[in-house]
Amino acid sequence: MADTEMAEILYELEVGGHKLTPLRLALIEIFGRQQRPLLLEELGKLLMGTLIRVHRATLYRELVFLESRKIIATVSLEDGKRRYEFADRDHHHHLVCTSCKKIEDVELKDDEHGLDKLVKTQNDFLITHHSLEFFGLCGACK
Amino acid sequence: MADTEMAEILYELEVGGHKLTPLRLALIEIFGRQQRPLLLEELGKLLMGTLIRVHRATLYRELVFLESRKIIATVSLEDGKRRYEFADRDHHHHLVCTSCKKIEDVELKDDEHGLDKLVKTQNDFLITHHSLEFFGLCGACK
DNA sequence: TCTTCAAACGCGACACTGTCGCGTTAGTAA
DNA sequence: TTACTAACGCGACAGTGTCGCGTTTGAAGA
Ligand SMILES: [Zn+2]
Ligand SMILES: [Zn+2]
Ligand SMILES: [Zn+2]
Ligand SMILES: [Zn+2]
Repeated sequence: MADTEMAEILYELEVGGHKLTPLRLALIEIFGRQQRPLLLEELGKLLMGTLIRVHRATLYRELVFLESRKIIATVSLEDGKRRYEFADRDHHHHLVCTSCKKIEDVELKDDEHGLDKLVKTQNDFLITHHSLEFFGLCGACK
Repeated sequence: MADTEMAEILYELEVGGHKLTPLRLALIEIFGRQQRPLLLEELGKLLMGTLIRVHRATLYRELVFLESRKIIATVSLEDGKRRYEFADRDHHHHLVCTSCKKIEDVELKDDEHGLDKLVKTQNDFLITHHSLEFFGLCGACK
């Protein structure tokens, strides 16, 4: 994450009258560095490295807050477990290895933007966004 | 669901040495009729209409069993709640109304099959399947 | 620096979810 | 009718996510 992005996020938080607490700063830092969806459990471990210890309820509340501010977004994969990732990014999708469970980010070519239109013509439905995840075997597991 | 499909499913179960219990028959019937992903909660309500009452653990075990037999499949949407739908169907996707939460099935044109190939050329990853869900407003909520 | 205020926090309680072991029931075939 | 075992009910359990409430603390102003 570029410093300008970080500064922008912090500025918007201050304008909104929100505090820059250690937990909040650490989470933004973590999400900015880890460019992949993280489980709550993984977040906990990454927080350990920062010496920050928070109650379960506090972490949940912070994630709800960060999502409401569009700083992070939730990702749903096949296992039904909720994951979170940095939202200040280009539109992208995920490759999930069904063997080692590794998750990679992937950006498709411009062709994909035909997706939403492909549906609108068939149904009386106004598409706002979509979720597209690929499953298979990664290079190491293939 | 056509009668031949039902007969086929029941035959394979018998061959596998599995019993045709009231719960099992009712669930197959329900999934065959409701062509959309169902929450566990919704399944419970639909079962009420059949006068069948089962313990929580039994229902979970039956869903695991039906999924292992490829009779049903799980669907992951944005809210992270697990849903189940009939698996003996053509490849399709979903339209989820973010307002009234209604879920419709949708089959895209042949164009979509370029999706998996679009990724394989960029990454050292062998795609086996994908999950594609659209979100927006349905006709009634638009 | 000191005061003030609300955002954020810790804590405990709670309902819900999903799983497991074990003794019992019931579908199926002999 | 008998026998076998898949399926079941039940209770217990750990894990998950939420809530209320009293306390702490970041940030701004005196
Ligand atoms: Zn896309
Ligand atoms: Zn792998
Ligand atoms: Zn598809
Ligand atoms: Zn709607």
